[in-house]
Amino acid sequence: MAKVATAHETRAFETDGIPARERLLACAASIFAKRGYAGASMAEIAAEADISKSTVFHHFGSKRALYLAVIETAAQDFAATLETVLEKTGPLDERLVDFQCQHMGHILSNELVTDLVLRELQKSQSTESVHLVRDVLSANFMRLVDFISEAQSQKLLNEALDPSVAALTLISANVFFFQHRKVLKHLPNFDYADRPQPYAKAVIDVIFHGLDRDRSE
Amino acid sequence: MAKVATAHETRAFETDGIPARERLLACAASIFAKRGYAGASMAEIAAEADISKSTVFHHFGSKRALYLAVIETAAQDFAATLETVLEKTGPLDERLVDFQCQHMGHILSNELVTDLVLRELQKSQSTESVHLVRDVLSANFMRLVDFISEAQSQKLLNEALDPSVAALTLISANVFFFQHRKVLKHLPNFDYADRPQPYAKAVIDVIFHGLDRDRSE
DNA sequence: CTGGTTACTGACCGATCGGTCGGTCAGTCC
DNA sequence: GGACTGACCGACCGATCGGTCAGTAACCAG
Repeated sequence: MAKVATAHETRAFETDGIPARERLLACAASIFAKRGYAGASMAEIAAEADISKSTVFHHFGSKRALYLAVIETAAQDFAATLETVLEKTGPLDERLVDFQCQHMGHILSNELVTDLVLRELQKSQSTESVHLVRDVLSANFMRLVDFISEAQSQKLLNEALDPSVAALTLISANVFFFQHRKVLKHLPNFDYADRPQPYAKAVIDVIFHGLDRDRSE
Repeated sequence: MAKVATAHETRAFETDGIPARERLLACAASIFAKRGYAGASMAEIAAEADISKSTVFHHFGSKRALYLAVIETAAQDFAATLETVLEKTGPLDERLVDFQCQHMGHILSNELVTDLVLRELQKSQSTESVHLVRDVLSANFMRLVDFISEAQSQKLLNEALDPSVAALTLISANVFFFQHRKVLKHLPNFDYADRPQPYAKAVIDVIFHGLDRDRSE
């Protein structure tokens, strides 16, 4: 039905106003995120983008190349969305809550990209694509560590604790919640499955105040 | 070279003394864990188990059935290895450290099984295989929550904090370390990439004592 | 008008996929 | 010995995989 006389007429429509190449990248990202690299087929990606399989190979020479392009833009998106998270002022505990909540919000509102990035990070082999993602991640990680250790040297945070461990613990909590959010809904005694922001705040409560009984205020 | 005259002679050897079906399950688990469901091929699994592809289909009717069998045994193994982690006595902070270190130890010494279980949990669709794994997980999760909230009611832990959030934060830290242990090695300023047990202990330091400055003892 | 470039296509390729089939061989029970 | 069973195999199947290629329609430069 959308099929028109000539090839170019179809493109003239620029389905949904989006040029084919962009549409292709977006569809590929979605399908790679859903099915993984091996599970995604070029035919399905082409169909989703309403484009012929040959055209996919015209724009990106191979499946691998398409995947790399997808990962690259995903890593950039991921970096961009996280860019703003740490740029805040205010009381320290509020800033920690802010960071955790915003971080949670960002990965949730970019779940496709986050899925791709995490999937890539979990690979054991050190391929080109892993390097792309790793650099983005380590940059963001270092900024969080810097933030914490600076707060420590200003005597605002417990100096006895390793800042990198604290940073990783914060990130772990959010990432774990994100990765298993579907399963968490079926956990008994867990009230936060549908409330990511309160969960992020509760995590800060735990990590900031500590489990030790003396801190119950 | 291991090829012998008749089919049965080959089996009489029971390569490495392990019956074919078990060997098959083990090889399938390894390959599914490495390559994912779509990425694993029946031919490769058969070759790894030193068995013909037809024989794989003789024992398990389909790729999906083989995968389900693998997931089922993996979930059982996972449950079994975690069974002992919480059965300890002693001072509370020691028990927390104990739990975290043993939990870390168990997932690391069963990385194949853990990879499989985590991979399965991350799927968004709720398939039969997800249910298998989910039940195991929620049982173990509930026991950790019970432990924490019991300690709280005995005034041994900060009662103001949600026990399920605390439990998830502990688990998240270990799982995240496990999933990204390869990448963590390349993080600057992170000394724990090759030292999982000290990391687990450091996480307890953070979560037990809290980031708040007043707790620096 | 012409020649080159770019976007795009359907027809096609060899390889590999999951899965089937017919049959061999050894052990078991009667 | 004969009927039956279950483990096992090679050969083969249709479908799908990633990828190629010749060609066409539109655009732009001269």
